[in-house]
Amino acid sequence: MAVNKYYTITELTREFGVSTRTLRFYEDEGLIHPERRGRTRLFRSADRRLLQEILRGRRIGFTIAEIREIINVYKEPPGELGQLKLMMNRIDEKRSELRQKRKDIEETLEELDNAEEACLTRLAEIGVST
Amino acid sequence: MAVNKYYTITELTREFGVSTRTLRFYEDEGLIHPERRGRTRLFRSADRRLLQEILRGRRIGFTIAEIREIINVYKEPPGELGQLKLMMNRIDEKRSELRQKRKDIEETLEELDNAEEACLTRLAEIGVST
DNA sequence: ATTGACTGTTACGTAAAAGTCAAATATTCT
DNA sequence: AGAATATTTGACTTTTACGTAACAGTCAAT
Repeated sequence: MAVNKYYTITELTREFGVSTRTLRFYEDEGLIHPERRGRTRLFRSADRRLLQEILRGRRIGFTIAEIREIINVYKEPPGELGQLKLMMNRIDEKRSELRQKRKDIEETLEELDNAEEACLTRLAEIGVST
Repeated sequence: MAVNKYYTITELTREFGVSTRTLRFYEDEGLIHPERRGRTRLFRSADRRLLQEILRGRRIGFTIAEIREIINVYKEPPGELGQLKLMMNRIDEKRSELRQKRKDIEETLEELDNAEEACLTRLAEIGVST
């Protein structure tokens, strides 16, 4: 079965457009934990999916620390009540933050539309005189 | 008329929760151009609005260079045809980038919802035994 | 005239997230 | 086995976006 397929580090760097340094850095930071054959890293598809999430967080603009936090949130929620409430608070914070960002993005998209229209108008003006 | 109201630098820092260092830095970087009375900076409401846009760009995760570029796009579109096409291309690029980011955000929001549900479930489990 | 709040400039410092380079191993291909 | 290729670790460097310190000028109020 192809279930046990490994990805080498360079396969992943090529697929996602990141450097090997980046992947090693993420491992140092405790974001990913690829297996080893000797010293060589072997990535499973679970690692691959995790990397996808990390890079999504990166694109959004989260710091490593924030990404780590979100990853932990995905894992099992803690059994202790206080921890659980803390976690739910953090989830709430992240959610507000993301909603604000989404709003910012939508406003900026509108402004880009306006800017494009202005360009088209100007283009028409020039086009006429060409 | 209150039309000519000035904002001092600290008024703006308080309103937007940024430091004076940040505003001076943005001026150094050519993002804003407050007037001067002697050496003292005087901000008009146009500067204030511009600052709002800058901070929105910052929240989205744009670099200073990108923010500067977007600001320039908002200004008058250039008269020269080549420039105009370049600008429209950049607008298109930014738009794709922002749409990707919005998608990333929406996916992450969904995952946060899942994580919260898991927390609630766990909370119920604990609550029962409390 | 002095105090205190605000402002200015200049210059150095810093944290995050990799990039870059070197030297040593490991793996793959023939 | 031996050459060619890929990978690892470690150290040093870079870039961005300010923070921070040091020191001086401005202005209103006491």
